[in-house]
Amino acid sequence: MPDSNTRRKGAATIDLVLCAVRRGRLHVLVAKMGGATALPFAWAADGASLEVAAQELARQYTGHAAAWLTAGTPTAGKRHASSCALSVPFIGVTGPTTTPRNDAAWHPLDRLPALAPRQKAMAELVLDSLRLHMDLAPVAFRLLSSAFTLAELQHVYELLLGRRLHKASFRRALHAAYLVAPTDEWRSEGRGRPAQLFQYAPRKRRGGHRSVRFDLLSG
Amino acid sequence: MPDSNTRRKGAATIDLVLCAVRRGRLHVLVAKMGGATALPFAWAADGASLEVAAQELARQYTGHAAAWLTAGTPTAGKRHASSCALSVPFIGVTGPTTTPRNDAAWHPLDRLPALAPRQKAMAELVLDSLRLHMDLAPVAFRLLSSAFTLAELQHVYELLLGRRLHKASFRRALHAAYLVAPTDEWRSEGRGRPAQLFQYAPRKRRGGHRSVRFDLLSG
DNA sequence: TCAATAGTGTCTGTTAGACATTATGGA
DNA sequence: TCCATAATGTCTAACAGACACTATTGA
Repeated sequence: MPDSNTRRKGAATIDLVLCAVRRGRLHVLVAKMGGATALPFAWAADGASLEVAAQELARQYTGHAAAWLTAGTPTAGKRHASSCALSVPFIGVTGPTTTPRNDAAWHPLDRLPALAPRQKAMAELVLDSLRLHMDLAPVAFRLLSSAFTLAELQHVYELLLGRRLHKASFRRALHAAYLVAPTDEWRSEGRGRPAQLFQYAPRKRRGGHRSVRFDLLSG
Repeated sequence: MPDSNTRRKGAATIDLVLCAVRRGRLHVLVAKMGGATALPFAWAADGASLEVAAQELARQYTGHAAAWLTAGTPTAGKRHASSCALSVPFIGVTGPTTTPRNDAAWHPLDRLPALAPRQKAMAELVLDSLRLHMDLAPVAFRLLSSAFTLAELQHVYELLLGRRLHKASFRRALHAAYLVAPTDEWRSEGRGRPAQLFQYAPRKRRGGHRSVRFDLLSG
């Protein structure tokens, strides 16, 4: 992990907003730096791809690469007052089983520990960006196993979007987007009717692909 | 302008996609570098804001700062094969009267000269990003004088979005978004009924601001 | 049987897009 | 007058959201 002893490898830093669904809530990985808390970050190595570096950062903290990861727009200003570096935010998602190393922990998104104002703003910005592009990126599917119920999928969407969705409308939108395909398997989860399992199977559609619209409200 | 003789000021470059409306078409400023053509770029000075640097770049090329400008998401990889730099794309708009210096020229968006593949991809990406966020950023108004007709506004929207909009729907969306206010002036443009002049006057609205939706089609 | 969850059918208010109509200038 | 453009009203198909209903399991 980069600290004050680490040799400066480049002039840009990577800040990582790594998310995971744990116990039905969206969590963000936060590192403990001495007494303070901060988002995981790293100096970008000269010549290396930023995304590769961000994945390496995720691997250092959780032992696994992120299941999905993308860069955001660099915010104005530098990460630390002492540095002259440009900071590129990355947002990623990872499975709930990834246990972070000692100096980091998962925190519920709505109860994040104190972060530097710039980091907090950056995290919110990159999360908003994710939510705006959820209809284009298959993020939710990376947080589920290859076969999942539609209720599970909707739950992940709700956590990532930060709001409730409407069941019938969600399924209609899914159908219209040709994103999932039913399998012939069913899963019984305690009481209630068993749920059919689906797979992520985006199909190209004549006349242009149709993105999932989520103007949907509380259901 | 940065060239091989310029002292390296930082480890990041800025690439500028500067747009202007000229003769009813969207143009992009392209620089001539020796025999080749390329997007204007600059090394980011250590410690300086990227946006300030991008505006300085626009001023160097056109004599004026961009009327609107924002950063995009850095693409993977470097700008030049020989450099190890990270490249941050900027997209901006400027007025049609800005004449570029000798080693640069406006080119219609649909007839851009040959660019390096990475630059071409970056330009398309940042333009797509602009189009996705047009409903949030008041870009179009920066390309018009303070008083404008709704036909002019619609035309700018169409050029920036790259598609035709529907007149009645456009005006309905504008009204719903509370973005413009009518003045008591009218402009007669040759033949036909004079058009009322409007001003950009975004009003906060109880219950959350409503963004302009443009699912509108050919009109 | 009841409870709980999955899945689906139907209705309605909203609205994007199309179309028609009126208004108002210049030629 | 005719034509061109501005501005507005109306209609319709599509659809988001709401609601209700059926289906299928376990307790």
